[in-house]
Amino acid sequence: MKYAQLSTEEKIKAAARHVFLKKGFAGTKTRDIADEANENLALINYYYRSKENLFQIIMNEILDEFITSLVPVLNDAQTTVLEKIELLAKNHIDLFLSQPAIPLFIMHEMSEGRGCSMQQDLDEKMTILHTVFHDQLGENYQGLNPEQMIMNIYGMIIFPFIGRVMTSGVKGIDEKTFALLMEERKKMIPVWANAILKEYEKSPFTA
Amino acid sequence: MKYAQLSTEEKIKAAARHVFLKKGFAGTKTRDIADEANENLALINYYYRSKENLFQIIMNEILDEFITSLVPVLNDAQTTVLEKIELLAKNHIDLFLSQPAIPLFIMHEMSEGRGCSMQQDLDEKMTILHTVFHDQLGENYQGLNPEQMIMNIYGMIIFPFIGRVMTSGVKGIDEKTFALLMEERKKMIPVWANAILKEYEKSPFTA
DNA sequence: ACGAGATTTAAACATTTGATTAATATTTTT
DNA sequence: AAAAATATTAATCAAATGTTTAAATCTCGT
Repeated sequence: MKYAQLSTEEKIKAAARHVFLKKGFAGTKTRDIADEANENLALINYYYRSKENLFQIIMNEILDEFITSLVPVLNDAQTTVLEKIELLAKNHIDLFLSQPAIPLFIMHEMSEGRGCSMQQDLDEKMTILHTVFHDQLGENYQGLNPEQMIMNIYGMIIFPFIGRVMTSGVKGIDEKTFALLMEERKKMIPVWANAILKEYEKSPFTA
Repeated sequence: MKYAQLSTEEKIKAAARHVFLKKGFAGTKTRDIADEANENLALINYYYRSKENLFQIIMNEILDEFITSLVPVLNDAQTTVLEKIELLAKNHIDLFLSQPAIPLFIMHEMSEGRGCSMQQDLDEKMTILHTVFHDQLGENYQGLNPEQMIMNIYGMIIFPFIGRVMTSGVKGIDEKTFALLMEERKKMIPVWANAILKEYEKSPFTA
């Protein structure tokens, strides 16, 4: 029995999270959720009022998990750029290894205008343009556009999970192999990022 | 009048492409398409039999545009690794600048099991594991896992378009600024990729 | 101008889908 | 144990949605 030892209310939320992550809001039918939870259809509305409301609850939880693994790292004044990159790679890859559908889910739903809470959350908590990380990049690496470097790092971290569909068909990259690749990436992304950053290090010869 | 000088049949396909790219298959209603095309609802079925069929036609076109900007570059035995990276960055960024929704659309629909034709197309045409590009990476850079490097490059190219939703809210990165950033990326991605690759160059001191 | 074929339209149809209801069962409180 | 509150169920509703129909309109060769 799936979702054993959970209350009906929790079971429905867990099932909804599973289906929403897999099919997105528009692709999810309330009956899919009821089936996945193995509970009566009406209980969804009984406990959560509406599909929309249930979705928002789950979306907020997922966004919170994501932001939690992000904002504290980016705004820590005590760590170096390299240490931040190490933490970002570790936090995110661990999160996405346990729930690989998260990145694509967030991007798709946000592009659809859902999950609008994040727009506010992010705006308040970081604004991307005003993190310690952003400032450190701008100060320490001459000629490097911080936005570009942030995109590079996030591209390296997130893309494998977004593009999983393309590699999953390919034989040779099964789930086990993929997990190993991601473990290697946790170690290597800081190295690769550092290789890029070295190009911008203030050289004594340039002065 | 949108889609002027197009035949009704073409107008419907263009409108459908627009709506599908924006909302995905599940989020798109046939009435949305009819409204966007400013044509009668029944004409969709008259010209294209079904929503599903119309979607497949558009999906195949989009996948074809994508694969065309990809496979010939990866399998050209006459170009170097660096030249390939330059071409990939240029081809893809140009394509995505003109149609920014493509990457997220492809990834989302493929993860949903739609666009299955690509699985075959890709398997036949490259398999990712058997491109000239892949082999060149493996041969010329000791200790570098080609899959990792391919993910790095595609992450750097595609992520900005996938993550556009997160930067679009942020003031300071409007459409104009974003386009300029992407133009800079076309030039810089080969430089950054090269910085990474240099770490793996067979050094005369290592022997 | 006529008529055959192609196109377009408004209306309707059959399902799907999110939500509600009213009755029944279970748990908790007194 | 009786009563009250809570939980669950099957049936149903109304709106949304993909598709079809049958009539109306247009196009074009003769």
